[in-house]
Amino acid sequence: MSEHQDEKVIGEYPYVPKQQRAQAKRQALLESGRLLFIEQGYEQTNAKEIAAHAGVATGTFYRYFVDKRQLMMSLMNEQLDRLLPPIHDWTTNNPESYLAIRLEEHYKQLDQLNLNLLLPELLVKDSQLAELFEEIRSKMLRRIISNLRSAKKQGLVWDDLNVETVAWSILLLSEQIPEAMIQGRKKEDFQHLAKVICRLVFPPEKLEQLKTNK
Amino acid sequence: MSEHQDEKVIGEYPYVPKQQRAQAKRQALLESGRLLFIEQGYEQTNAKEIAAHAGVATGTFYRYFVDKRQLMMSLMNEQLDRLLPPIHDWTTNNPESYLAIRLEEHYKQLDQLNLNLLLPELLVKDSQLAELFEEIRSKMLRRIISNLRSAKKQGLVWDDLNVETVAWSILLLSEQIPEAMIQGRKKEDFQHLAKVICRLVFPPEKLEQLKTNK
Amino acid sequence: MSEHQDEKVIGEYPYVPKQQRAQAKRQALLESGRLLFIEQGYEQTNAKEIAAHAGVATGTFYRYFVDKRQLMMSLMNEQLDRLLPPIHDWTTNNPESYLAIRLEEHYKQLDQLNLNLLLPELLVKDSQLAELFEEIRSKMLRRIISNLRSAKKQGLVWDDLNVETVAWSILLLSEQIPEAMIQGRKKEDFQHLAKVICRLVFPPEKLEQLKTNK
Amino acid sequence: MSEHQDEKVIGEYPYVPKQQRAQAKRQALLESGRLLFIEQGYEQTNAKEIAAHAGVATGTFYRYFVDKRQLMMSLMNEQLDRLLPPIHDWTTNNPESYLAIRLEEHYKQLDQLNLNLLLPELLVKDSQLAELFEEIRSKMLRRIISNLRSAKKQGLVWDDLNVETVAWSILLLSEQIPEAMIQGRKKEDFQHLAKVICRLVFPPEKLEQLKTNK
DNA sequence: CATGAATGAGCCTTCATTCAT
DNA sequence: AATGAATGAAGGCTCATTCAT
Repeated sequence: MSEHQDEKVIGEYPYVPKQQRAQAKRQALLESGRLLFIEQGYEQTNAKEIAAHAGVATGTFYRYFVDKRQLMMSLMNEQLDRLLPPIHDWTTNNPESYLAIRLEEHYKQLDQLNLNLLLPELLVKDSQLAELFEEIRSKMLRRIISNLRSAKKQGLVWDDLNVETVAWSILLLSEQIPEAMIQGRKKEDFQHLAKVICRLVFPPEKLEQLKTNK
Repeated sequence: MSEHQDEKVIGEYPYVPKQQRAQAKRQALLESGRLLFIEQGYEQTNAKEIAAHAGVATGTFYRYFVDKRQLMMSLMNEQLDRLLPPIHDWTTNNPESYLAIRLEEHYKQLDQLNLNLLLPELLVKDSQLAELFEEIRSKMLRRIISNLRSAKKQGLVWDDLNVETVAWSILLLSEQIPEAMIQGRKKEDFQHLAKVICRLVFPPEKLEQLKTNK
Repeated sequence: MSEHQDEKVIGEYPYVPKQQRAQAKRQALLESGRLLFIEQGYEQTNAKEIAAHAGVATGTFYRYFVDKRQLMMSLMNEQLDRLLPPIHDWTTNNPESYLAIRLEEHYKQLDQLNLNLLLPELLVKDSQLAELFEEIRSKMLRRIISNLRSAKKQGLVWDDLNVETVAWSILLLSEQIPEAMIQGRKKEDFQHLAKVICRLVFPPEKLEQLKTNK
Repeated sequence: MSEHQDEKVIGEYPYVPKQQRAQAKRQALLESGRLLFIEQGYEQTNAKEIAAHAGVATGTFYRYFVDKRQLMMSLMNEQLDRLLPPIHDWTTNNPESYLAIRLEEHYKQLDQLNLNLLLPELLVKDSQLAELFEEIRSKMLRRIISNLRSAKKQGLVWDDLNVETVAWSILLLSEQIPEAMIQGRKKEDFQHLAKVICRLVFPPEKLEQLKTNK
């Protein structure tokens, strides 16, 4: 996500460095911020610490970021839409394996940055972030809903499927990669989860049909 | 939950008042704390504010609570196990209606106190609370798992049911009463959710069987 | 020392009880104050503690004393002149044994109340007390000086005796009963000290003469 | 006395500045602390006041000192052994003039810093400081005692000299430079005091002998 | 009179941010 | 640009004193 996005959320940077050195410094600050936020929590981390961890002076922090919040926002902006599962157009072909792959990818992204651990704290604190996140979530939900609706029209799903509830369930199950998995991290786990989600949507025979079509 | 529970988490109160007047004051502080924590977040609320909101002086706060954290812990202690859904012994009789009723009850409890909104922030900050919560959650999960296992032995569930994954899904779906419902609050919503959970577990014909048995 | 004295230093009491019960309560507060002041220091002791130690409520403290300071002053007033050694008219008869007896008496008084341990802290804090104490000390010093002068006239003392310096030394040595003694508390210690003081004043032959006169 | 000494008493400094500017600031804080402690007493002085007096912000105080106590300890550490009189090896040569010189020096040191005025209050409050001070005092006393003993062996002192009592008296007389002198400050005063101390130890003829030997 | 809960001023301390070098 | 010392507002907490019961 570009600087343009940043501006949408957080306004102008005090200084967006062009030179390689400075860019590296900015990145170091972002990374230090991410690590310390995750380790200690957002509120428990202060600018001085972040600067020290990044190997720069306190003042330098403020050359690159307006304040701690902006650094956090920059982190989030880059990743906010990655925090939600990338589920769309999955009701065709082999939904189970498709989902399993997407969920695993998603998990790997989460695992890389771990920003999802920060989100709960931040959403309470920062209504702007909360709104933005909610917006993205809504979009995602609407996408799942429209997906389910078209599958319903095609008669692929359970007769009595309540689209909204199931869509919600899917979003929930897939965005919070069950912590159980965080320990195991086995491929099968994602397949199990994919199967669970598919069961919510497709009767066994329809699912079988979709699988063999492929 | 009794004072005894409190001790488990936070040790002795500086003063647990015996007189009615004082008890009322303590309750007012708890309630003010709850409201402000939910409204502004835990970290954004300070003892002075809570005291002012409860209509007492700052020093009075410290007569009843060691600090902000203890007030929060007192709130949580009373409610911690209510934050999790009360799901057990539901695989007999009519699971759908049973679940729907339990979920609605659970939702009403959550809605009353809204402490669940605080939990994410606090779990990051307070490892003691996090442990306690995780313990309760584990117990709940194990209960769901054993429930599923016995249903499986009786041949009531899907043949290919992965107990752990489904148990996790059930816990997740029922503990986070979908925010969507928080707006609507219709009875049907809980029935829809109950149906979704039942679908994860029972094949249609078995479910029908369980319903008519009753 | 009477209440009249108290007024000189600290003004009216909020309430001087006539009844026996109340008098006992006042005494209990004084005694608790004394004990706690000595044990923890004046500044480290608060009114609530004193009241609790005396077995009365916090508010009751303020019925009998304007504040902590007044309680302390009452203690001191009763004892201030006892904190200084009672040395006068000792240059006749057998000065050594006379002094030894007086010093021992003085030590016993100090040991009873131990208010002397408080004095250093209080003299820094309370200029009124400091003045009062200094006044008493001056009086005592002048008494010793005049005593020495008359002894000098009678040719009893060292030829080159500097009255002021010796008077000061005597006051110092006798008011601060050497801490060494506080441990041992032997009778001889006081005799040793008496001998030391006498040596400052009398040449051996004159001292011998005074002794045998008796 | 070095930083090493400080550590003995109070552990590491939060920050011992290297730059000259910062060192000057630290000195200003120490000096302000000293002045205000002496003027108002230790307990009556707070960090904000010290900072304001030194012309810095409150927060700056905490950059250089952990708290008020540490500042005080730094002051004391530098001076603790100067608070006691430097009396040793004085029983040879001309004890009177030697002592007079040493006492005058000692007085000048005391007068410069006036930390001795703080000591009584602090010894009550700070048991660590009290121990340290007592240790130094013991050492001093033992030194005086051994000095007296060797003089006794040489037959220089009064026949009936009680070493302990006299040593105590000497320490007392010399550490508390009589306040009387604080007013006058005449050279003779120190000579008078020296004479008094010598009289405690030496018979006139032996003293004369020691004087003429030189 | 006694009680002890309540008060709130004031101290200690932290830390986000500024700014002189 | 970078530095890191300095700032001072703000929160945490205590305790001398008051006052309703």
